[in-house]
Amino acid sequence: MSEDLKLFLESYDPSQYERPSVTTDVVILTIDDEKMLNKRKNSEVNLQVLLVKRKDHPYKGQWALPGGFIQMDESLVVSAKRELKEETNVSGVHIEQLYTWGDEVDRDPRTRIISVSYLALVNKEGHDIIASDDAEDVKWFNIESLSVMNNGKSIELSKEINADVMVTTNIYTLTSEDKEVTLNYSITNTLIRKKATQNKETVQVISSDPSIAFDHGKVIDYALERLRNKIKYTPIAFNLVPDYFTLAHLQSVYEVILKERLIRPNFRRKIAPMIEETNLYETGKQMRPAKLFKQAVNWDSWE
Amino acid sequence: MSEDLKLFLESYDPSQYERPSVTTDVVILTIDDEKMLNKRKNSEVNLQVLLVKRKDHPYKGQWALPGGFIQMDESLVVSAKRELKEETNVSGVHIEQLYTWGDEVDRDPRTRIISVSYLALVNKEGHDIIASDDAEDVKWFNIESLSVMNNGKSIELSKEINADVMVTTNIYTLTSEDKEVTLNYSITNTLIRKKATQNKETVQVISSDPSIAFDHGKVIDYALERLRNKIKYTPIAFNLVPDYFTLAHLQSVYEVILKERLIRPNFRRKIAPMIEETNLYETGKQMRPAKLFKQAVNWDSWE
DNA sequence: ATAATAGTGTCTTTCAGACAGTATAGT
DNA sequence: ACTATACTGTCTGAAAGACACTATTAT
Repeated sequence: MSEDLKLFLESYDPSQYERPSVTTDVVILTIDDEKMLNKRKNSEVNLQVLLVKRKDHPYKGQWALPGGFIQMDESLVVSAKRELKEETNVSGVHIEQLYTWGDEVDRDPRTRIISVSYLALVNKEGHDIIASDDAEDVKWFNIESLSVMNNGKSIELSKEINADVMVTTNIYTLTSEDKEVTLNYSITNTLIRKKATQNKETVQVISSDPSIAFDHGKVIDYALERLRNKIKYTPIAFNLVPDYFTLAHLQSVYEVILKERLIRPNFRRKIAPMIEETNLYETGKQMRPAKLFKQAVNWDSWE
Repeated sequence: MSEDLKLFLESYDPSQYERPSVTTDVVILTIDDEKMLNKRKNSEVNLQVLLVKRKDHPYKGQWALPGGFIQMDESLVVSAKRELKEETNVSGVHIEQLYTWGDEVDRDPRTRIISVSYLALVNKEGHDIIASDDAEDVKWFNIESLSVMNNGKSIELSKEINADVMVTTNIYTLTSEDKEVTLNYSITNTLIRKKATQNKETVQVISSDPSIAFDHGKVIDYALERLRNKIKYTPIAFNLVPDYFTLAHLQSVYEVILKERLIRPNFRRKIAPMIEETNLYETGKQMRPAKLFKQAVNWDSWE
């Protein structure tokens, strides 16, 4: 290191500049397999998100994503994992960076806060959730959503300058497993395309009390969008099921995420290169027993 | 607002916590149409990135992406645009968030810095680059890269626990337009897949002097990867060409980004829904004149 | 036998890849 | 006429969509 640089570093004082705070927030999703007592029917599955009830201001008493301020000596992803573990007791899960929220300067009433969001996926079995001392409660919420689209209007801003506008409103109802809490909100995404440039504006409207804290409705909306995209061309969904699973179960996971029914033979054909047969079978149902599969270890059909 | 909350906000002092600094960095790419004097051949195109030569520590004299510290009252994307304008004089371009770098705590020698990176695409004509007072110089660099892959090895970590490992090394040579500066470095991406979880580790190795500052080689590598993906299913490439363009030119843009030759009839078929015919023609070449096209204004074939 | 779901075979349609052909400027 | 590129038509084969059929369990 040169003398010059050494001198510079010694005289560098970061506290002379005003800095924003940085948090990590985790959208942690799972699939709930409604334990059906009925032996004559397969169980239905629900997509769920884990929220914590805030004990302190701001948004005291509201439900929020697990997350918090990063520490100076920890990496971003470690911070996300730590907050998740501290606030909900969940650890050892798939986690990936989603998006960094910082275009609204006043998204937090305390100070300027930039939030790096993460997507985590877990197999619900084997993860007991426990609220930390900081939180009043922690619950899994069933995600129900309805999309209303106003498809691709082309509007003329002026002569020779046109814009395409696509407005999508996603209406969410999050209901806690025990049915005690219901959160309602809607997210309106406005996509504006002028020539090749696309801009997106997202608005969150809260419509129940208690509801979702901060702009976390937006973050969940974004996470679901990402999951819907990635599930189509990566084996990410295997994080949501046990090590051994039936194809019917895996298919229902795809269906609840994609919000559409799939045709079985086609699904099996598409998923085939990602899975491996075992010689185990599901039992206890009054129907033909389903073979159990596991994820294949190979790179075929990966991105 | 409740009295309670008001009290909380009044007593909240952000300076009691130590905070990292936040910067925005912009990978700005363009296509250079080598002005060929030859009337009997079409010109070749190059993919270029804009770098600034640092006047100050750290990495003084090295080449870096335009970027800098965000201000407390400006949004992230506005910060990225401001830095781009200030340091290079480029403005009014397509810009989108890429990734937030903060897993290495010591990626900047001054203090803990988290960097939100953006991808910008411009049509080179109509953007004159000017170095700011803060920078010693600013130049467009031709991007040449070579990929070496070590394909999908499966390794056994222990009984019943396997991992797939895929190592890709991208060797970069960035040469300034005037051929005066050459930067060499390589980026090694190691993808590790255990069950459904994929982790990525990226290592940057510098191999020339001067070379690229900070971890900006990684950021450029990531940006090119993103561009290669997005160009396949969005009209993002239209940001790189003039309003009116020939299909041969557009095809060569795709080819230089994807690093492969495309078969013309197939390219035209795929691009057809995104473009609109005009009744203009290219002139001055000793060959059949090419029709000029423009981007279509509709949402077909968009994501 | 019946109910319910597991699993397979195959026809059709759509789309991507490859190549061969025709068209047209300037010299 | 020649060169270089623009543009079009069409064959082929792979992949996606749709549906009909057979298989297997507990009661």
